[in-house]
Amino acid sequence: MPSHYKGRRDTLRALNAYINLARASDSLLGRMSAELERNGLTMGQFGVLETLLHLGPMCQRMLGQKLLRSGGNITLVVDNLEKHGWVRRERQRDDRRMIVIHLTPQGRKLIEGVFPEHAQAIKKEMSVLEPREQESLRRICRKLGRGGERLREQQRKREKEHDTDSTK
Amino acid sequence: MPSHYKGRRDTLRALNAYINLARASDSLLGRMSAELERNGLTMGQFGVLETLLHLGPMCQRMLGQKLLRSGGNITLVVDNLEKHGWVRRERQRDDRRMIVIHLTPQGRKLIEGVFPEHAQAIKKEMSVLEPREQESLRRICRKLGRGGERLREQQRKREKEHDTDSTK
DNA sequence: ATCTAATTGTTTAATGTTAAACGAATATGC
DNA sequence: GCATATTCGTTTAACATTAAACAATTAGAT
Repeated sequence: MPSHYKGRRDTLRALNAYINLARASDSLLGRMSAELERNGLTMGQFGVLETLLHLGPMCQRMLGQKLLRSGGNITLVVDNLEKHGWVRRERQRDDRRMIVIHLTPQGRKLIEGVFPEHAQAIKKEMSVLEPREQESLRRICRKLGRGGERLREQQRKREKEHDTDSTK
Repeated sequence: MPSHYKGRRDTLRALNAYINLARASDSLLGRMSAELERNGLTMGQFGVLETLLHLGPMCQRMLGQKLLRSGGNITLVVDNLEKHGWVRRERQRDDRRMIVIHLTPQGRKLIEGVFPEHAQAIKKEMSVLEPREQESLRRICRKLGRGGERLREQQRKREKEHDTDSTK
């Protein structure tokens, strides 16, 4: 069946790319997570602290969007960071729904110390790849992520249209 | 400081590759997970069923190695699959420590139906990449994964040596 | 043979994650 | 202005995942 052949070839290529992507990121993130926990930080906590350090104070909603995490998750992570005294919540005056999260001096000191170590660990892991391969990986993954967003937006649009249709 | 410059450049390249890899796989796996749940399967359950389908009956230990999951996790996933009647446990006669997991006819039927759908969903996600890019992604991720295994083995060796030293 | 190691699977406690339901605050339509 | 809808953060219930402690079984050393 030569007509099935190309489809099968395409599917196999996609499957192989997918499975290797999934396994590589799974094992890599696992190791990076263990590295951070040696410094007393979870992956989620590190993500929030690093975002606040590099992008400045920010409300929880925005943190969730940046980190691709749910609102409930951000609430919990910020709770734990607050317990450690690494961040503080500050309600906004003009829109009291929003809470802006700020790094405390201790939090800033912590993340400023941990981030370079973490970056070096990542550099070491990536050193099995040639510079050119690292750049390819970045470009391809960026494209793949954007592709997903595009698909998601289309889906949202479809859902909204569907909603409108069904409610009229 | 020209002596710092190259190191910084290397670090930035590694960091960019890492962050894009992490985000791409995070969002991609999230969407694939949602797709499977529409068929009543979790990612872990799908992984076990798919492995059994393509590699045949297998003990739990081996499943954990193939899927990069802990023993406790495999126990739970197999429990749930067993409750649904999709797999059965069979104790081995010659070595009663091992339990071989078999697909039941219903389980086989299920995974034989779900797998092609899932493969098509993956193909669609990957279609934002050119065939050549998919092959690059596969090759680079494979290399990155192997690199991790190599690092891990070295670490294990170091730990064993350390153990020997500390116990003598 | 017997004592010790290692291996396999299970259980438990802790944590991270999400979706859904909810209250509070704000924006919008009329 | 008032009613309704939307947005933001929180809480809750459910589940996945892991590490660590454990029991059962087998392998190895002597």
